[in-house]
This record gives sequence, C-alpha cells and structure tokens, in this order.
Amino acid sequence: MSQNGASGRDPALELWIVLARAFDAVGRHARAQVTQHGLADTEFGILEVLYHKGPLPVCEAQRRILLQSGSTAYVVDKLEKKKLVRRTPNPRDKRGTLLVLTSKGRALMSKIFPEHAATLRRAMRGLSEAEMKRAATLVRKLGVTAAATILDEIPG
Amino acid sequence: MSQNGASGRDPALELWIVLARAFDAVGRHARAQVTQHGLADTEFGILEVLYHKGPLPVCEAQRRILLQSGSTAYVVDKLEKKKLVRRTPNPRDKRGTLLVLTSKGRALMSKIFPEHAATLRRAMRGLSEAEMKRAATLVRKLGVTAAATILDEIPG
DNA sequence: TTGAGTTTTCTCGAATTCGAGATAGTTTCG
DNA sequence: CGAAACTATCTCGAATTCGAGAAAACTCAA
Repeated sequence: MSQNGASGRDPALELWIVLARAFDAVGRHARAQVTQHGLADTEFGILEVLYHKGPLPVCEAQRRILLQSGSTAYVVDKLEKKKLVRRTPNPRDKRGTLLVLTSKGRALMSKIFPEHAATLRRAMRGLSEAEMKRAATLVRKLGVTAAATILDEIPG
Repeated sequence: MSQNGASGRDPALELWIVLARAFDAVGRHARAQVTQHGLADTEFGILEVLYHKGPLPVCEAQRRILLQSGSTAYVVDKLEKKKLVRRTPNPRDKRGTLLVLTSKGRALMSKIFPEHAATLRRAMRGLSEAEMKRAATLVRKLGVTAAATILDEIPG
C-alpha cells in the first residue's frame, strides 16, 4: 500500500507507515502457520468465520475477509474442491448461497484454530495485554471512521 | 489476511482483526487518491521513497514497499515505461541498479505527495493528533517485535 | 403490482503478485 | 588467494486478485 520514507513530522503519515509494517509483519506469522496446513490465508479466513458463526451467505463471509466478489468465488471454489465447505441454497433468499462447513472442515478448524490463536499471541508478544487493548481501541476507532468516509473522498 | 469473527476475549486475536480492517479502510482512501493520477499504490510507493531519499538501489526501494523481488521488477518496469524513473548502474556495487527519479517523476510527486498526505490526514481524522501518536507508538512496537521474530516460528 | 433501484453471486479477461530459479557480483575467512 | 556463503536483480510460469459485467432475486414506494 505504499510505505516508506520521509514520514517526518506528520502523525497521520507516520501512523500509516507503521500500520502497514505491523500488518505485514504479523501477517507473515499468520500466513506461515496457516500455510503449514495447506491453506491460503483467505481460505483460512472463510473457514474461520463459518467455524465461529455457523453457515453464512457468501456475501456475509466475503465482508469478513475483505476480498472482492470475484476473488471470493475463486476461494470458495477451492474450499469446495477440498471438501472443506459446501455451497447450499439459501432458503431465506433465492439469490444467495449458504456456505456450510463440512465435518472435514470443522475437524480441520478445531485443530488449526487454537494454533492460529497461539501464533498470533506469539507474534504480538512484544506488547503487554494492556497495550494490546489500548492499541485495539485506538486502531478500531481509526478503522471505523476511515471506513465510514471512504466514499466521501472525491465524491460527486 | 483473514479477519473475522469470534475474536471474543483474546486481545491478540482482536487486535489482529482490528488492524486488518483499519489497514484496509485507510488503504482504500490512499489508493483512491493515487489512482486518480494514474498510479498504482506500489508505483506510488517507489516514487515516494525516491522522492524523499534520492536515488536508491532497487533492493532498498523494495524493502520499503513490502513486495517480493519479482513484483518489484514488474513495478519498476512500469515506472520506466512511464518515464518517471530511470535504472542506472550502481557504481558502488556492480550487481545492483540504482533507481533515479526523472524530472517528470519529480514533478509528478511534488504535485501528488501533498495531496497524498492530506488524504491520509482526512482518512484518519477520527483520531486526534495525540491519539495518532499514541497509536503509532504502540503499533510500531508491535511491528518491530513481530518482524524480529518472523523466522523463529516453525524454525529448524 | 409494477418497475426502478439494489443486492447476491458468478464468469471472464486483465493486472498483479508470488516464488522458484538463474546469473553475476560481493564478502568472509581459513 | 580461493571456496563457500551470501546478496542483488531479473525472468518466467503459476496463483491470486481485481473489476466489469450479466443474470436472477429482492425491496419498496407510488
């Protein structure tokens, strides 16, 4: 997303750079772990939502993993081929499709997820719990307000 | 990178999710701005380092934009075709190549960069300056320690 | 109820990124 | 010095992501 450079004295610029680096570094930990089990991080992302929330429409899962619809279809295809997820019609909305974890998928997640959580704790052990919470509060606020204004940019 | 879900009561998990969302949201602002000038964010990233640091070896620029070497070559090719950057031999190290901004590149950046900074300030106006600084301190610490332990993961 | 506007999902081609070499040059140190 | 290990860059094919439609279904106000 562009990092770098003469961040200098602009707090926004500096936060942006720092955010990108941290996201990248922590992401490498997460990716390395998940890859060991033959999953891409986006695949893991979908399995994780389903594991915790139960069956969901594709669009709902998509929102969580921050991919466009085309990419999501691609990832779901892969999960279906691996028999980790099944597409079923959505009775509530005939446009939609429900994603359901197969028992194979659930078994895999119950093995992987605890490892995943441990990996993240390890990756973040530079911060105390209190610091993590303070960081999360600030960064959440940042994300929420930034997301709320995305379309006000060069609007019409 | 996988976001989502039952973050629940694990501060590390929660911070990870929040980080991903914020990075995505702010990134959309940045990308939208830069795209208006016909640049991809990775292209902008390289121009920005050169703009602020002067000529640099490819590998140096690469470190800043968080891409692999193959992707970096691809991006530099595009910048060269657009006459924004020139590859020149590196007298210090005959393996390497120096990237130099052309005058066209410098002119472009002197126009775009201030806008870019303004865009980021706007994207982040949900936080006060003091909050940005506190966030940056925490997130920097997170990034630095996470980066320092990447290879200790499932090592040998 | 009808139709304009929105939402969900998928397809497809193009753009981007990765990752594994290959090559050439550098460094280290016995 | 010379071998081994490392670094910088590029190439190339494969994997991934995007983005723009298209088709079907839903919403809701007049």
